[in-house]
Amino acid sequence: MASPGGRNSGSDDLPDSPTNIYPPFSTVVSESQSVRAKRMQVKNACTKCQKACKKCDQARPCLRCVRYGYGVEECLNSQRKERRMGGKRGPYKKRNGKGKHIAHSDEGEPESESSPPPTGSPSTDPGADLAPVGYTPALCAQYPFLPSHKPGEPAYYHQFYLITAPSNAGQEDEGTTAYPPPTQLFPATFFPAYTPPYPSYVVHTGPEGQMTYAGMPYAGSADVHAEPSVLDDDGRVPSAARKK
DNA sequence: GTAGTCGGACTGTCAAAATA
DNA sequence: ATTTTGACAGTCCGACTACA
Repeated sequence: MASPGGRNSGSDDLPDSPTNIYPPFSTVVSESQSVRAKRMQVKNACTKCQKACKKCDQARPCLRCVRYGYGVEECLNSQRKERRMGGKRGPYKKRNGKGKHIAHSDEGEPESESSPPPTGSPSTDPGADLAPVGYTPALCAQYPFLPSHKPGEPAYYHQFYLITAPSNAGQEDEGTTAYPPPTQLFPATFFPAYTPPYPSYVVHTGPEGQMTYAGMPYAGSADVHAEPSVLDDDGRVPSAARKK
């Protein structure tokens, strides 16, 4: 069955490919377990992604827009409606007698599980298998400096992580499932909670001197750090660095 | 092979309701 | 005052179609 939140189905957005840096995070975390990871959503998708009902990200231009060659001026935040107020809601379910509310019917999760979301603990983190690799200038602009950042020094981010697939990766899971290649790059936006504990890394140009972003070569600096020479006034990637 | 469309499952937000 | 609930607004998965 097509498990919701499962892997990309090819044709559309950022499909499986050697350059796919946008795989469903849930695939990695959950398919080996039988618990599906929660889907992460951006607060505000850009108008393009919203219209296409496709995954967006915080960056402007977002990954998808970058891929399609849209600029900052086209990758705009969508307008959010004002929430209705004052509506009556009817009586709520009573709690079970004592002060404690009825446990969230979440498959009888142990209580210790109740604080995983933000600021995750390194013990269960996917980051155990992660080696920070680098980031792309397009995305770094949205992140604040790391706490350890000192003024005057270049700011290093780790926007992408090298992740090792589970040991059964590459093998079939039920006969038809082909796992992604054993090693993939994951945008750090998938692991916001795990950013702090890890050291900042910077990726240098490879032998080819080329770094790719969303399947496209990045014309910016491959020695990625937040320097004005890489980003424009708005902290964005200069249009010259973007593919047209 | 790539891009566009779309139904609907899923998620995050937050005010009303309930409780301490 | 604080906590909990649940409706709402929104995102985006996954299937499909169209086109080059």
